Amino acid sequence: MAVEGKNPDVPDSCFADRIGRFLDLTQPERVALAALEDRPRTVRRGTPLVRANDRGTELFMLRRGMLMNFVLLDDGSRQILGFHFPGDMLGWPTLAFRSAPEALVAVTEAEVCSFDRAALIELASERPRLFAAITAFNQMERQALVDRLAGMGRTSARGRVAALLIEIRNRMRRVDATITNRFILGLTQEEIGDATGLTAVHVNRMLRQLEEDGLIAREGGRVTLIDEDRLAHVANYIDRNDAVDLTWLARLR
Amino acid sequence: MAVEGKNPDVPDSCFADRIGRFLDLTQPERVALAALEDRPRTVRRGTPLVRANDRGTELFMLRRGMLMNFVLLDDGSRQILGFHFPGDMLGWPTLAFRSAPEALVAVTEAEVCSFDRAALIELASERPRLFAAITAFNQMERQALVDRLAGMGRTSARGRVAALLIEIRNRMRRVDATITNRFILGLTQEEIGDATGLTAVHVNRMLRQLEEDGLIAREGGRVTLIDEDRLAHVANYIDRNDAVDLTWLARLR
DNA sequence: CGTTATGTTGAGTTTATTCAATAACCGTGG
DNA sequence: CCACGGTTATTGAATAAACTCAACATAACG
Repeated sequence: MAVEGKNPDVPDSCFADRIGRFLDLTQPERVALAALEDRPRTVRRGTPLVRANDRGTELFMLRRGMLMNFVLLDDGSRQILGFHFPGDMLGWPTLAFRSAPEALVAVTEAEVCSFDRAALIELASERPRLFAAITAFNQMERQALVDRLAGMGRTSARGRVAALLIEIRNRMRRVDATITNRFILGLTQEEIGDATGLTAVHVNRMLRQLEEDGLIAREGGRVTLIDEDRLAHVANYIDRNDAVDLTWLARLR
Repeated sequence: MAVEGKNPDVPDSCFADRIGRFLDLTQPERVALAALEDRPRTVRRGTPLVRANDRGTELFMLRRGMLMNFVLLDDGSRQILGFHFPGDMLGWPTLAFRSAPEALVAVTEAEVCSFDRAALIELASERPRLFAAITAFNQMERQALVDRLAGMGRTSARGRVAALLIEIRNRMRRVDATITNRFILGLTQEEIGDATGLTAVHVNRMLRQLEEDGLIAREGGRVTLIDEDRLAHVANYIDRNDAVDLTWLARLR
């Protein structure tokens, strides 16, 4: 559902907007989703929503800003698992684990809504088609992890940094269609390193190299993707969004 | 449910056995699961169940043997995402993607049952609690991916190989409780490399080094974990199974 | 019994890291 | 507004990790 087509009688939901691009939602489904997005809360950069080993049973709906999740290893090093944007539903591990295996932190100022896992399970009973769609959405997030894993194992440092830039730009553009090839990354080089499995120093060299090769430009915190084709090529980047198909769910009630 | 406690009136299901360790299933739930495990099929080592870009809409229940899933990159390199054992439900990407983003292949002779995604969605409507449990199970598989990603990004080659050995032993032991610290790995060094993001040559050196350090022993295709504590330490290994908690689902109908 | 896949080993190279020093940036308080 | 302290970015030199290439050994298999 395009924003301009929204029905003012139906409560607002970032997640519904997102899912609505792939599947027409019924009004009751939209209402059910909106119920997960009441009591929004604004958090500052750096605010932890979930700490590793937390006992909470909450999930989160991100409405504005950027979050990241990561795990910390015994030696103190951090692996960032991904960055998250409006319309993402987070905190899924709480369905299976007693305590949080991952941390969840705001990378920029952000607006989030939280709800208990019990509410999600209730939704599974009452709106099975919607829950099936959510499950499908989970597969997309899983696939992002898979692609990151493949990049980590089988791609050069330069390629991994390039892939991160493209991925973040694409995610940002899905929220704000006015973004073209220039955007504010909003990450330190150390964060890029923790996401790509590199040291901050090497990230710096790779960014510089991408710049020297004319693939990107940087001014301040702003990044410009100059040669997207070549960038996507060195990154081994695949946009899985094009391959998404939820139409088969439409036939269900 | 321990194997010896099975009710002969209830149809057999590997997945039910697995989930039953965390949550008591009702008889109708077991019946519903068993329906996903009819028409079993035996496949030989190397048999592809899903090829990348396949249009199929099937999921699979693994009943015997070992499978692996992987992605292929443009340059021909392969990233193995994980190895799978009896009781695993596979092929989830078909819920979201038009064509398969990953391949699924038998690593050993294996017995699998396939069912259409439509059957899964039907189960979501009729057995919402069961579907919630399946969703929780999905989080476990996701966490395995996450831990592999973290290992790839932040652990030494030696640690990644060690982690793979421990993980596979643990998975095998969950199926066959008689396995202690000695098991048949059943993987070539190239496969280990594709799973850990290393070359086969380097895998060989790392195995040798683990052996020289007295952490493992090898004879033929058989691996013995000699010093599990130290091995787990170099691997940065965390057994997430201990942290699983599905008891909160028990309160539901 | 030959053929092919897999495993082993060495030498040299590439890639990424560590350590260290300096520069630019940012927010805060004066 | 500016000074200041801490974070972030940049760069060089030395080191360590992993890869490539190549040769050979061993095991698996029809």
